[in-house]
Parts: sequence; structure tokens; C-alpha cells
Amino acid sequence: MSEDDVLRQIEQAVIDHRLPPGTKLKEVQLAEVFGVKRGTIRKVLARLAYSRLVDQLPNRGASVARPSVEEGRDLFATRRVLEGAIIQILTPQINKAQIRQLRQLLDREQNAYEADDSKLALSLSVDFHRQLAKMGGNGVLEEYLNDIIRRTPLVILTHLGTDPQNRCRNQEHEAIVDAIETGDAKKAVAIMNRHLLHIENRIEHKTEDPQPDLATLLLSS
Amino acid sequence: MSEDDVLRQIEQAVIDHRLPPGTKLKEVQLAEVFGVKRGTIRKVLARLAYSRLVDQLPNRGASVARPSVEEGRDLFATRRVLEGAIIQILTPQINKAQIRQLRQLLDREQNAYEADDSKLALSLSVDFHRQLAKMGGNGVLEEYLNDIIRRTPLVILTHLGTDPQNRCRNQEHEAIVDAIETGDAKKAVAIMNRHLLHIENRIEHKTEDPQPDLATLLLSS
DNA sequence: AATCACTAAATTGTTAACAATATTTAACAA
DNA sequence: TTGTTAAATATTGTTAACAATTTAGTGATT
Repeated sequence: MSEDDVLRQIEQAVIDHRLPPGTKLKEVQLAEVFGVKRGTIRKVLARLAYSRLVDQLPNRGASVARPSVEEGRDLFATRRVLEGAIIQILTPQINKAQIRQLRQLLDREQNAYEADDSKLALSLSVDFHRQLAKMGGNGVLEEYLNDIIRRTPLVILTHLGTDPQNRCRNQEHEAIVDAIETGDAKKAVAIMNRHLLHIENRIEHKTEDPQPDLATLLLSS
Repeated sequence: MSEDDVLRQIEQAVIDHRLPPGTKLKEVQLAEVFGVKRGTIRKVLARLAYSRLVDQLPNRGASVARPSVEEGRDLFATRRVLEGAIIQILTPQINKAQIRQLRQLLDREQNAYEADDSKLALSLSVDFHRQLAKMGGNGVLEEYLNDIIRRTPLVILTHLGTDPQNRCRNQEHEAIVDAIETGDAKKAVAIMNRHLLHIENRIEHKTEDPQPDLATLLLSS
């Protein structure tokens, strides 16, 4: 198993919340699990730390990151900026084949959803955003959006839990494609912003999950 | 000398074009120069590669990156997106003290320029952009802009050379602050875009510096 | 010269052993 | 119990030696 494989496996485990935020990631343990040397794990952890999926403290090891509410807020706000820019760029230059490709993606997402394969549906839903970025043709924008997409599940997991309501809504994706097809970038951006704010607002307004109050916790049992 | 120190030194050497694009970066050589072990250098090179300042090929070492014209174009376009967003966010929430701080920065830049200290002037000019990002209060946007700012000198160096015309113009910075102070975000963004396009266009229109034609090169001597 | 084959050197990549640091455990005292 | 210390253990960090690969050099052949 190569370094990149290990990286993907750990990343996927975080997304699937098999590794909840805060989980300690010990080097020898991981090395044994994946059947690689400790050096490989150290490189992987460094890379994950660089992309903010894990926190690393000198001499105290690595753990799955627990992004702050502020980081989550900033991440979503930046995401709106990037996805807005991508739509602005893409709309006037998109062609029929690309529109078809996007609709096909949405169909597959819808099918997965109706087949109750929520994991696949979620994955395809993310692919929609990725695909828009790719079609935009700006590699740097795409790179940054992918970075944000990678970090987003952890934010949602940390601050909203695993509520299925946190998913993207397929209809909104369709509305975005409709607006893009008519060449109405402004409208497409507006829908995308609403789309993202839908999840974003739930983080902002979440009551501050502050210290699980021991007294209440024990007395009410 | 610590890992971070080595990183900064190499980065600065790239910015100062003491290490031109394409320069081979050999591990033992660098280790001896900085008086550190090879392991430290390897980590530094990995980090530099991650932030695209260095190209790394398996088994063939690292060299100072030579960003393509496309990458340069995308980088500048993304920069306009980010700086525009930052101004949009900052303008309605900026206070007098912050305006004063910005103007002070511009004064220092102007002084450096008049004192013919072009290196300091350039550094302060970059600080202006960084400071706007910081004041915007979105850590992720700030992070991404800093990433872009780090990559920009290499693009300019690779595709425009060391022409002093490539600097930011102080007057434009002042006009941006003026617009922000009056609360006119739209105008501030417009000036910023013009400001960035000024450099950007010189890349796009640069004649393709195509293979240094050996024949011409040798026969004309 | 130009190309190929082969060897030697240089360079990058990996690993196991060791060092440094942090964490746990146990024993003891207040 | 609570707190303190010290040893034992676990974990991370570093290094020097080795392995694998690429690059440079050499000479033979056409």
C-alpha cells in the first residue's frame, strides 16, 4: 500500500466518521494497520496536517482536527466566494455537452438517493461541485475549492453531527444548472449562495454546545 | 538553524531571484550550506513542493518551480477573486484606526520608494495586500491569499523577468484606501481589479519566449 | 562526430537503531 | 481521597547506514 493510498484511506475514514474529530493518530498503530513503515505514516500525517485535516503538536503527535466554529464560518464564506467566481467564469463559456454531463450527474445522484444509497448520493453531490470547478478551467480556483471540499466534512461533523439534513439538495443543484444554461450567471450565483448558506446558517446558529454541564447531566438521569 | 528558518531562507532566495526558476536543489548541498541534516532539507523541500514553489520528480530531485503561463493566468485571476471578496467584506466594517494604519503603511512604502530602497518598497507594497486580507477577518481567505502572494514572484520572474515596471503602483493603493474609506466597495474592487490586471495583462500578452533558438543564438555571435 | 554499452559516481529513497520527550503507572505522604 | 514524586512505558523525533535510482563519464564501434 502506497503513501497516497494510506492518505486516501485515512481521509475517507474521517469523512465516514469512522475517525471522529479529536481521535489520536499514533504512528506505530497506523503503520501496523496499513502494513507500512513508520516513515510513510509520518509523511502522510504531515500532508494531512498541511491540509488541516489533522492537528499536529510537536512531540505530542497528531489527531483528527477539530475545526473551530470560526474556521467553519470562514471556510463556508470562502466557499461561496470561490463557487460564485467559478459560476461567473463558467456560465458564458459552457457548451451543450457540458450541460448534458452535469444533468447526467444529477440524474445519477437522484437515482442513488431514491435507491437509498445515501453514501453514493453524497459522493455524487460533491462531484457536482467539483465538476463545476473543473469546467471553469481555472486550475488554481479548482485546487482551492477541492481543498475546501476536503475540509468541509470535518466542519459539519464537528458542529452539526451526522444529521442527514446536512446534505446538498438535489433540486437546488438542478436550479443552478438551469440558470447556467440560460446564461444567467447572476441567478446561478444567487442560488448557489442560498444553497451554501442553507448549511452554513445551521452552523452559525447552532447553540454553543458548551461544556456538557455535569450537574444537569447527572441530576436529570 | 531550524526547519522553518531554512524554509524562509530558500523562499527569500527565490523571491530575490538568487535561485532562478529551474535551479536544481540538491539535498546534501543544501544541508551543508545551512548546516543541517539531510532529513531537515527533505522536509523543507516537501513543504515547498506542496506550496508549488518547488517541483519534485520521484528519484530526480527538486528544482525551483517554473510555473506555466496558464498557471500564472489562473493565479492572477484567482487573486482578483480573493482580493475582491476581501474588499467587499472589509469595506462595510472597517474603522478609523484601521484606515490610519493602512495609510501609514502607504507612507512608509512611498518613503522607501523615494529613498530608492526598492526592495523595502516592494516588501511594504506586498504588506498592503496582506494587511487588507488580515483586516478582512476571514482566516481562510487570508490563508489562500498569502499562498497566492507567495507564488506570485515566481510567475512574474518566469514570465516577465526583473523589470521594475512589475511593481505595484503606490497611487493605486492609495485610491483603493480612499474608496474603502468612503464605503464604496464596488469602486475599491474595480480599482483593485485594474491594479492587478495591470500586471496580469503583461503576462498574457508577452510573446511566447519560445525555445531559445539555438541557431539564431549561435550564428548571431 | 554520433551512438551505444558499460562502469563509476552522484543523488535520492528507505530503514532500523537510537535519542528525546511525553504519558502512564505505582508507591507513598498529607 | 488528593497530591507528589519517581520509575517504567509509550510515543515521537533524529540520524547514520544502506539500498535503489539516476546521472556522468569512458571507451569501443560505426
